[in-house]
Amino acid sequence: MKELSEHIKSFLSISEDKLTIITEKFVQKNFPKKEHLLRSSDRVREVYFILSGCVRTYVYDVNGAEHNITFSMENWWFGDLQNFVNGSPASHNIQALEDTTALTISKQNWDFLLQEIPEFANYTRILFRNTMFAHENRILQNISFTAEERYQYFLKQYPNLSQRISQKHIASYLGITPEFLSMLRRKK
Amino acid sequence: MKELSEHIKSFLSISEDKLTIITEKFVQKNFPKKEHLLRSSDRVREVYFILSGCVRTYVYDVNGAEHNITFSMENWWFGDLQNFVNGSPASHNIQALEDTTALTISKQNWDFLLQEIPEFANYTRILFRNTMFAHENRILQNISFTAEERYQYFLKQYPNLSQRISQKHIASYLGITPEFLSMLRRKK
DNA sequence: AGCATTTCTTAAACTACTTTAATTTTATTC
DNA sequence: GAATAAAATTAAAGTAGTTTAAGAAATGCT
Repeated sequence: MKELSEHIKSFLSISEDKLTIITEKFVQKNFPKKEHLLRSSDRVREVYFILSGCVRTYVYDVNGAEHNITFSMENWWFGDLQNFVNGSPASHNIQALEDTTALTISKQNWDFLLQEIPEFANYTRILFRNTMFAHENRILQNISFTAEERYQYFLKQYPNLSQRISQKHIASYLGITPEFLSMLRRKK
Repeated sequence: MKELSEHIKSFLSISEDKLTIITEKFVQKNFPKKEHLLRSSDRVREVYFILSGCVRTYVYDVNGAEHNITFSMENWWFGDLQNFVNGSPASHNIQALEDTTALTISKQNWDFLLQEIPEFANYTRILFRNTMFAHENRILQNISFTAEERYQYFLKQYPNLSQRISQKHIASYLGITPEFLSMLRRKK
């Protein structure tokens, strides 16, 4: 649980007592590689703070093809946060790309912490803000960057991840074909 | 103010008294065509509910080129909502594309309504959720649609707007050159 | 109303990216 | 550890989108 405490403290100051109350509400779970943690239209029962491993979040386009929206790795939050909070059905799919260990929290405990610990409410607001910021940044990149520039940015944003996951998943994230990504990599 | 009341009521049920308290906190303002309502790094003093006209929200890329992120028209909210709420400096630029009339609300009054009127807090949560949903949808479109498909979707999402604003702004929103948009339109 | 400026269109040449398909390399499974 | 499946590479041909440039149309300005 230390990782989660550290993550919270990196954004705001909070007493150790309150951190204990928060971390007690989380349960550690393991997901083997390839397992689906969530499929779209499922009820969103929990969200995750990842301790080890990595996952991809993807959606289907109108033709039924998968597109990766985000990857998540150590010390990142992931999950269909919006639909979790709203109690609406999932719009995302989430799949482990490695054997993954994560802390999970139920809606009930989440709501309890929101009410009881103002710092937790603040923290979640920061999480949402960061997500929103990342989304806007990505929209800008998609309309203003070439595939190569997006790939370079990916390498920065997700250090080492390119060695851990398959290139077809990176290509899907970038919105290009695996063949073209392969070509971009050769050029360097 | 009727438009704003109707907009709120379209998402949740609320008493007329509370609606009156809410709408009293808004001030109507006019912005002539071409005027900037916000520039990045400005302090975000207000957000807007638009009664007539339209505006564009744009950002600069690393090369200093402008890219339109959203358009807003009658009965839409706009403004740099995230940075307004957080008190952080603007990351967006906003410019009127037509003579525009909008209701504006200050941070002070916004915070007052959030505290006093639970329905308003709920309403703003819905606004954020919709924005987030729209962003994710746009990311998916950018990585999975062709320019022509994005243009068709734009026409649906912003009915009649294509007759009101210049094509170069639409091209910028779609992430293509005005010349290519012109070609797409001819084809039909 | 008339001149200047901006926007739109067209077309030709170019570049970024896709498709298809065959081959090699890497991972998975029994 | 061999067999099978999945992923990555390469290359050729095709398509989507850009660039440049020049003329036409629309808009803004006094």
